[in-house]
Amino acid sequence: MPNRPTLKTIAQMAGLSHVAVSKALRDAPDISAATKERVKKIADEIGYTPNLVARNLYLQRTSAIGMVVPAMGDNTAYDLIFNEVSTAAAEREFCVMLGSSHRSLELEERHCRMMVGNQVGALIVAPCTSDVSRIKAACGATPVIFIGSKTAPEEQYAILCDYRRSGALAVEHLAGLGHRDIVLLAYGPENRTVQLKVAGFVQAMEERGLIPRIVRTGDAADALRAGMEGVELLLAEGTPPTALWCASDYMAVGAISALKRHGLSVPGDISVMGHDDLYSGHYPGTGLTTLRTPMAELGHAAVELAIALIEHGGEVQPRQVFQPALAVRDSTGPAVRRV
Amino acid sequence: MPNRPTLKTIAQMAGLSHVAVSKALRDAPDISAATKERVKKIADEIGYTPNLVARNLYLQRTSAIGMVVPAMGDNTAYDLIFNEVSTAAAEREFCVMLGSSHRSLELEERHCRMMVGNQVGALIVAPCTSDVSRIKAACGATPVIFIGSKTAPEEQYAILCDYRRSGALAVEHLAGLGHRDIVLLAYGPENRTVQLKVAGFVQAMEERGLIPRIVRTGDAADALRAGMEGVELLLAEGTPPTALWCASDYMAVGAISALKRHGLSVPGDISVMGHDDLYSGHYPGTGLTTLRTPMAELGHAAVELAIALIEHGGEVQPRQVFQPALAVRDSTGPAVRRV
DNA sequence: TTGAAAGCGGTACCAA
DNA sequence: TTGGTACCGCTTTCAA
Repeated sequence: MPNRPTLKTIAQMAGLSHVAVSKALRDAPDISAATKERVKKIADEIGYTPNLVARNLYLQRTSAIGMVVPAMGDNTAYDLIFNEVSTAAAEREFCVMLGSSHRSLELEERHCRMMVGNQVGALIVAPCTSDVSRIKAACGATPVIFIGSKTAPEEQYAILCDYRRSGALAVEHLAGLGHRDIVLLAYGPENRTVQLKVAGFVQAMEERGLIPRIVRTGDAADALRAGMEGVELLLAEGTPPTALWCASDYMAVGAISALKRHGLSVPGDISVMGHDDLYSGHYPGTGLTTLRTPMAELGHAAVELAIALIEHGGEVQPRQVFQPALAVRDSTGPAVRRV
Repeated sequence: MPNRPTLKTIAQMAGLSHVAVSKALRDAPDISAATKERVKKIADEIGYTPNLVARNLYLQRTSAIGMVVPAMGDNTAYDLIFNEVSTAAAEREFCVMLGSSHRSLELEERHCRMMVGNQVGALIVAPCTSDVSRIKAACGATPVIFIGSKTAPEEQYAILCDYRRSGALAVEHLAGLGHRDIVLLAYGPENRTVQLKVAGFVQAMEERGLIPRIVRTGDAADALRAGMEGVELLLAEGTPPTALWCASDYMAVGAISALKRHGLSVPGDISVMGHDDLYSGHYPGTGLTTLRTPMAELGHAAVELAIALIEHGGEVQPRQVFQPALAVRDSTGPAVRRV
C-alpha cells in the first residue's frame, strides 16, 4: 500500500495534535473556525482521505457488504442484480465485495470466508446448490441474505420471486389466446424455481380444466440445448402442442430455433413463452413473450435488508417476495385450430 | 456488525494473554504444543475468525483490490473480465470490491473514492470516458490500472487489446475468402478502439491494393440499431459490399438482422464479421465469425499487475497488450461474383 | 479551545 | 515458554 497521509501527517504540518485535526476535519463544535480553515486547507493540499478501515475498527462498524454469485453474465441475471446492488449500496456509502464462484462449492465457501474475515457486515449470496450449510458455517455470525433460484423459502433472510405465480401468469396469457394444449418445457428437477413453476402451471391448467403436459430434458447448465431437445422430443412424439412455455428465456431461444429448423413458424404454428426477460431487446426479431422478474428491485431490496441488518440488527423484515410480470411480445399469438 | 469473538475472548477463556493466543493460532515456535492445542480447540468451538482488517491495519497491508466498470452485462464484456478477476484475486487471498457506475461520472468517481477510503491496494478501472483526470484525482496515491475501450495507451498502468491487429485479421480473413469490396461498419468516432480498428483496417486494405470503405452510424450506446442503420444506408446507396466487418458483435447482429429483412442471405450474399466474441454459442444459428478478445487473460493480467503493485511497488511491467484471435464460424464465406 | 489517554483487534519486539 | 508494551489510524471521553 502506498504511504497515504494520515491525521498525524497533518498534525505535524499544522503544529497540532492528531486529535485536534480529526475534530477539525469533522467540524467539531469545539475547534476554532481559524484552525478548521487551516487544517482543511492542508488536508486538501496533501490529498488526505480518512482511513475508513481504522475508523470502522474503532467504531465497531463496517462500510462493506459482500455478494457471492455462481457467475457473472453467462446467461444468469446476476449482472443485472449486481448493477442495482452496487448503486443502492453506494447511495448508503457502502462498498460491495463481489465474488464469483464459477459454480464451485469450494470457491463459494472461500469467498464467504474471506469476506467475513474482511469484516463485511452482511452477505448476499446466490448459492450454487440448495444445500447452504457450508455457506452458513463459513459465515458464522455474519448474516446471510439468500437470493436466486436455489434458495429455500425457509432461509432466515431471503429475497425471492414468486415462481408459482409465473405458472399462473403463463397459463393465463396462453389460455387467453385460446390455447388449450400447452406444454411446459423444463430442465432437470433439482432446481427449486422449476418445481414452483411446475406447481403453478399444473394448478392453473387444472383450474381451467386443461391437461398440463410437462416435458423435462437436459439441465440448466445448457438450457439452449435443453430447449432444442425438448422440441425434438415433442415433434418426434407427433403430438406438438399449440403453445410452449419454457422455464427460461434461453431455453425458449433454443426451442424457437429448433421449431424453425423444422419449418414451423412462431407464433404462427406454435406460440412460445420464456421466463426471466434477460434478453429483452438484445436480439432483433426475437421479440420473446416472457415473464419479467424484477432484478433491479430484487437487488435493491437485498441491499436494504443487508444495511438494515447491519444497522438495527434484529428488527427487520427478513423476507421479501417479488412478483413476475407478463411481457407480451411477438412469440405468442392466437391458437390455431388443427384439423 | 455482529459481536464476533476476538483474541481477547479466547484469551479469557484459556486464561492466557491475547498475545499468547495470537501466537498459538499462528503456530509460533515459542508456544508449547499443549497450549496450542488448547487454544485452537477453543477457537474452533467458538468459531473464531481473525479480523483481517485489524491485522492489515497493523501490518500496513491490504487484502482488497477495487474494480470500477461502467456496467456489468448489458452487452459489455466486463462480466467476463470480472469472473476471472474474482478467481485470480481469490487465489492470492484478495477480495475484490466492485462498483458499477451506470456510465455516470459522478458515480464512477464516488466508487473510486469510497474504495480508496476503504484501503484497496490498487484499482482496476474501465473508465466511462477517455478523460480520466477525475478518476486519478479521486484515487490519489492508490495506483490505478486502466482497462477497456476508453483507455489511452499512455496511461501509466494499463491492460490493452491490440485493435489495430483486429483490423488486420479481419481483412486477412475476408480477403482470403476472395472479398475485395469490404466495408467497415463503425459507430461514433470518440471511441479509441474504433479509431484503432479503422486504422488497422485501412492499412490492411491498402496493403492489398483494396479500397477501404468505412460507414459510421449511430453510437456505442445502441450498437444494435447502429448495425441496422448501417446496412440500410449501404443498401439505399445501392452499392452493397460483398463483406461487412462490424466494430462489435452486437452491431453485427443488428446488421445481419437488417440484411435478412431485405432478403439477403448471410453469408450467401454478404459475409459479416463482428468483434469481441461476446455471444459465442449464446444464440443458435447466429454462428458469428468474429474476433475474440481474450477477456479472461485480460482480467488475470490486471489482477497480477494490481498485486505486483501492492507487493513490490515500483518494479512491475506497467502495461500489457493482448492480441485478438480470429474465430471463424458461419457468417462468412467465399465472395460471390456479382454480374 | 485544545490535547492526553484509552481503546478497536490485531502483530512485533523484548523482557521476564 | 510466556506476556507486557507499543503501535497501526482513528474517535470518544475527559481533563487542562
